[in-house]
Amino acid sequence: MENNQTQKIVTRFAPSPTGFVHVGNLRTALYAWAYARKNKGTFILRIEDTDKAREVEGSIEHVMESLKWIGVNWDEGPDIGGPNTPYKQSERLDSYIKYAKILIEKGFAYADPYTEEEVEAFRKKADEEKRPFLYRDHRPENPPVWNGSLPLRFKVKDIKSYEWNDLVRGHLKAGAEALDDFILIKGDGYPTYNFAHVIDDLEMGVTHIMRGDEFISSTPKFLSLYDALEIKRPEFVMLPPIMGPDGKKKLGKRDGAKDFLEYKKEGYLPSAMINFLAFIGWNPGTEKEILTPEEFIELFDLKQIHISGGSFNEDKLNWINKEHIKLLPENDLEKYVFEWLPKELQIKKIVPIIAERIYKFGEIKDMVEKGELDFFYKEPSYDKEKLIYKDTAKEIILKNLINVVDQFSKIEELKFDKNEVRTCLDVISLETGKKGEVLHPVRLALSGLEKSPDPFIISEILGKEETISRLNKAILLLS
RNA sequence: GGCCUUAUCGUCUAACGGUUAGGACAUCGGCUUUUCAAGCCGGUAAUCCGGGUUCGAUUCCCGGUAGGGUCACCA
Repeated sequence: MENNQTQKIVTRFAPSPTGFVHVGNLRTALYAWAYARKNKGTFILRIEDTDKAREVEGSIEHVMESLKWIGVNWDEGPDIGGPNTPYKQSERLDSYIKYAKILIEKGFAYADPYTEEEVEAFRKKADEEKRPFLYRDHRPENPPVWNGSLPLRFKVKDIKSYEWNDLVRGHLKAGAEALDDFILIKGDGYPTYNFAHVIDDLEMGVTHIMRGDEFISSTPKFLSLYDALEIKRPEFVMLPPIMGPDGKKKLGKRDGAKDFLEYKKEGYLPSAMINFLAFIGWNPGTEKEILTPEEFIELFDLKQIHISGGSFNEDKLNWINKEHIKLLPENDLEKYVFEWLPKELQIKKIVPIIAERIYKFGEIKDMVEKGELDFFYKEPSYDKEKLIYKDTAKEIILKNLINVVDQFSKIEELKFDKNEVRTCLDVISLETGKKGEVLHPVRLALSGLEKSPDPFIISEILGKEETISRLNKAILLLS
């Protein structure tokens, strides 16, 4: 388990193209990537497309787009090649056949003569008897010579309990029940995951295998295969599961796990997604919760990976995203916000106002649709009763508004900013002694909304002329 | 059912065997304030149960309970 200082770290992310990737897949990719980056190693993207029936068109592009979105870049992969090309399992069949032949020669593999229905019957019987299904209980006595059209099975010669070390969980073991004559090559000529990934990892020089803990129980199968081929075991890094929001079930596509790119569509930041994903199953052991991707790589350490599952908490994601929005340089923030705004609302000065009120950029869409921002570019319409602050007499409100217009008129056009406006309104408030009676009607006259940003900044954004014009409209309404 | 694995506030988590069990999100309250948002301050809230080992267990061991995984010609 000790890291050999001279050995270059090689990790990989190996999705199967069966549709979109979700946060669980991405977290695995993220850790493998971060570990490689931190150790100046190599991160490989490999496509495990050996199940032709489940393959979904466009998946590979979708996976790559998901990774690219959050900046998880690979050093070798199907699109860019590398020293161990090809990076799609469907194009590596020769390798699997080569090793299959070695196994046959060594007596570690044999053809499976049963039909799928027959095997299914064995399984059903075992299930009814509440026994684990083991093919080796039905191992044929004189299997036919393998000709490529029958499934090829691994032959477990030494049925024993296996033990191994895991960099996260430490010492692990499994009973002999976990060992079976699993299929190496299917009837259709494609290898199974169990076989293919072992060969690929060997040929690609993968040093650390990171994957979800659902693979713990099949690890003895891999181990027996390593032994048969006399391959040195790679390091195992079992990642804890990500549970759904209820904290009970493992998060999976069937339980509503979202397409990872949905988060992009909803307006989350890549850096926030990395931060959030990183913290499901790992933390730096300090009280720091907001990390940039660079900080994450720097701090990432296998020793701090958790062993128990964590649940996906959207509230926390939202909070993290908000914190990352705060970290955004002005220009980037503006770019993001403008993406969600119609032309007429692409006003520089409203960017911070909006940013302060959202967790994710998608919320801007709602604000726009509800017309909550319209007053920034067009005169609001509102019920005149709303101008009245609490039970203040109409005459007082009117008098104050007239006073405000009077004072605003005296401010130089170029000096008409939020500070000047605030000072001016403060003076008037001080004279009347009732702040609300002055500020509320002004704010309402400008925004037309019960809830809005303060009147100072609105005045600045609207400018002197428009501000006074709106205040005059309000005066007219009340008269 | 077999095998494997996990267990600290509602959630994510911290705590060389010795802490008033810490932090964050959420929630509640207060301050600030014309409203909203933000900000600041504070509150509620946890070691699954039972045995051991120990002067002393959240921590180590055993058992129970509860959760998760796995038992494919899927990965």
